[in-house]
Amino acid sequence: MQRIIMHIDLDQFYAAVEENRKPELKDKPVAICVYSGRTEDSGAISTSNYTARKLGIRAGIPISHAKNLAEKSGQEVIFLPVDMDYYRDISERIMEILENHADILEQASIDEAYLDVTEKTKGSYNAAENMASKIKEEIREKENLTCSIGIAPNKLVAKIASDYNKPDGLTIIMPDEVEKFLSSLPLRKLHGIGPKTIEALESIEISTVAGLAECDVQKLIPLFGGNKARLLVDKARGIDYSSVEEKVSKQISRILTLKNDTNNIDDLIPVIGYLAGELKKKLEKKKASFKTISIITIDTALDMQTKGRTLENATNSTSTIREVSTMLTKEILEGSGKKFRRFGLRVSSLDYGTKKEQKSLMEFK
DNA sequence: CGACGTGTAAC
DNA sequence: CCTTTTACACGTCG
Repeated sequence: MQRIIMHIDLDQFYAAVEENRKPELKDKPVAICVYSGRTEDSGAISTSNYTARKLGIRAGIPISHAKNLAEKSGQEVIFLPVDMDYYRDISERIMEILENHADILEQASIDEAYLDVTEKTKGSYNAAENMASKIKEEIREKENLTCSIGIAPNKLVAKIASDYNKPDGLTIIMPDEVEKFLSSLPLRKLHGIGPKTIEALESIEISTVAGLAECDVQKLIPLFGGNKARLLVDKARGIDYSSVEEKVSKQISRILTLKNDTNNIDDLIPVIGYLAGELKKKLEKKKASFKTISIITIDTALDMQTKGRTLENATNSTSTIREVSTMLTKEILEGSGKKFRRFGLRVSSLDYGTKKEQKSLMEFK
């Protein structure tokens, strides 16, 4: 059965939201920053609007670097701190809109979603196009935001299509157009192919999507292993059988940059206390408990290390998070003695079967 | 196989 | 000199 999949991406989401909140920002370069709090301007740019991108101020670069670029341009650039709670509220309202149009909705991130619309469009690309226009209209009316939409026979191609024309774009790739559409793209545009994979492919003279599509899987197995090798060639051919599914989170983590580098457990105890509280809040919101708890450390050389422990039974107790992570932290400190720059906690092996629900399930039986 | 740690990637 | 959060694949160990 041929599916019709839609991928929707909100345009420069955080920056657009801030422009709505402060209309005087319109037409000015705006950069949304994650300040780490170590020094005045330490941290990175999370999102910027198109005006700022023209100056080279884009996601991922250090805030200090962005300020230099702003200085050089002679323009007034607006730097704002992220306000995740606010963005999340707006995201939730938009996802509700999408939910009403889709057979199945898969939220891929705060500003992205996949919709399986096969049933609602009765398999018609024309109907899907109309639906996309309706969705754009509704998001513009209710939230004053634009989005870019891709429509294609699978998630892989839909995602590339939504990126093809932005902002406020709509790109439809019919099944018989997939091959041609992909062949013109650089490898980097394929979801899941990052710098390391590109480097490995270039080592065997593959540098285009077309080249990868023609490649014999056997040739890739020594580099990537059978599983990933097959996946890579499928990707280049526009083949993707993965289904759109409502995602439930499998882990919850929180990590932060320390005010000062440290290898002293006494400095970390209050940090553990804070992070444990943060995780507890998220667990409550999702009504989940956990069986595994890990600490995540990033040392001064920016090398990451994780260490975890799985409990006998699922729990949601903050004190357990604190106690176990304190033990794990001591263990890592004894092992290396390296100073940490960043520190985080993660809970996984999540269990959504709360006592209440179990009881009602019993009664149902 | 479950548990654990690392690497890669996307946002 | 550099954010945060999540996911998944893979190797390894017992």
